[in-house]
Amino acid sequence: MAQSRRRIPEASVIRLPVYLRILIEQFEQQVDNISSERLAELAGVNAAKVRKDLSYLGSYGTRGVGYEAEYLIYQIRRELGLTHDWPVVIVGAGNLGQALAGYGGFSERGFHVAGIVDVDDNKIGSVIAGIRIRALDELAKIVSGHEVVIGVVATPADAAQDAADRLIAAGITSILNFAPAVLSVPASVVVRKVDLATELQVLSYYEQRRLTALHSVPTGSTRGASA
Amino acid sequence: MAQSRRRIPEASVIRLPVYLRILIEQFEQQVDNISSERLAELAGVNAAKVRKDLSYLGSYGTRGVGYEAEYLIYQIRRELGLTHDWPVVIVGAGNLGQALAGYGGFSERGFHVAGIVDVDDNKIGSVIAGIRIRALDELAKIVSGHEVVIGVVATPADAAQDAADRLIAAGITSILNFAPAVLSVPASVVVRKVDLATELQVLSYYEQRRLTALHSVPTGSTRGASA
DNA sequence: CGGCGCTCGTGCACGCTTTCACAAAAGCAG
DNA sequence: CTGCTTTTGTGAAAGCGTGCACGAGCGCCG
Repeated sequence: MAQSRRRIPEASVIRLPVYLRILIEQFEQQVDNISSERLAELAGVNAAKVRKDLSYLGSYGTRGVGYEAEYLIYQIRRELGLTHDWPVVIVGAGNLGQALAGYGGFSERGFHVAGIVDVDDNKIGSVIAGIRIRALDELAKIVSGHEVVIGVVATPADAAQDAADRLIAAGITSILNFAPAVLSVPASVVVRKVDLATELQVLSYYEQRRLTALHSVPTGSTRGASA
Repeated sequence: MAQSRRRIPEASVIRLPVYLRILIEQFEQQVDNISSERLAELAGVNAAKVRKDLSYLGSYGTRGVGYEAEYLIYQIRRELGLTHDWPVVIVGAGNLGQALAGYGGFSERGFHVAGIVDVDDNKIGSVIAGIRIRALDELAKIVSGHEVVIGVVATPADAAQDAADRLIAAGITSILNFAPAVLSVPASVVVRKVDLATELQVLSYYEQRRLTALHSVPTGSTRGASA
């Protein structure tokens, strides 16, 4: 029997949201039961990996049958802490911050924007997707008022560390960083970084390699169909 | 001596842009020479890792001294294929697509938006950050006209596969996918996925764990200062 | 010009991740 | 109830990535 309260390897944690989304989609299409094989196909991964990932949650499949979508959805939600909505606060109401504030994908998947702040007086007061941009000073008030624990840094690189410091001072314990800067934070704070330009630079590397392909590489063995 | 034209492990490729950014920053601050130790500190990683990563490029450091910033910048740029600008085309001019089109970070780091397309007639014709939103049908024209090889999918999930198909049909060989959907593409096409909600869900998992911390975990050994 | 101190480059061991392969279990048919 | 099919759950092996530890090379100082 699998462990039900163990620490799940990070690699698996990252895939759980993918499975979750697929399961929800399938369930909405009246698919009640799904095999690891099928789920793997939809997620673009190996079936054994799916089974191992799911086994960290517990033993929720039925041999010879597969996984009951609805039940599995519940279990993944529970494990990911998605049984309730999480408020998030966004620092930086530039291009990206505003897009994030208005991004429908958040609310659909368990998050809502409790507030967005910026330093720019010209922006403060404007309303984005129904949310008023507030002053940076109001950060602490927003965080404590809504019991926010997740902060999003969407500032330019040179303001990112300051934004992070303020978030942490306000009580935030998880940060999603979109600024192209390495944040230095206490060990108790979890940071995840998303760097848009870095992603393009990685693609650039593979394109570059493709050009310099006077080498071994058969054709495109670099990566297959992917996540 | 290190290999100079080998395949670089993906994990290293992902860190190179980070080093690059830091090196540029340092060089602009008149730092001509930098040790792996210092670079590691700024990048939030282990010094041995930095040296190993850089060794894939070749043997460009000087023992007892460190790395010459300017030269290393050039070498990383060369390896990543950033010696010239790459045009990219964006599919989807919603919230996110528009933010990406206007995002300064791209142009600063070797990319420019050759075009942005959408299906919505109401959006077509509008100008975002100096770029006119064009019809989806014009995709092929944009791609061939500017010799674009990198495409960005910024559509809703249900339109993502179609967007990818069209990009590939137009000749795109690398895709950056922001839609919460798994794209199925030929093996020769490289896809990278950025899923904003997934990132938050991962943070949610660690927050959830924190609450359920009646367990082993001392305090916050989950992750230290991070990327 | 020899010795010393510093930092790179990398072999090696360890730990995490992926994948394979198969026994165990469930359903179904007769 | 027995045997057959299907699919899970998981040991074990293989593959990667990380970090330590140290030899090798470089510069500097006397």
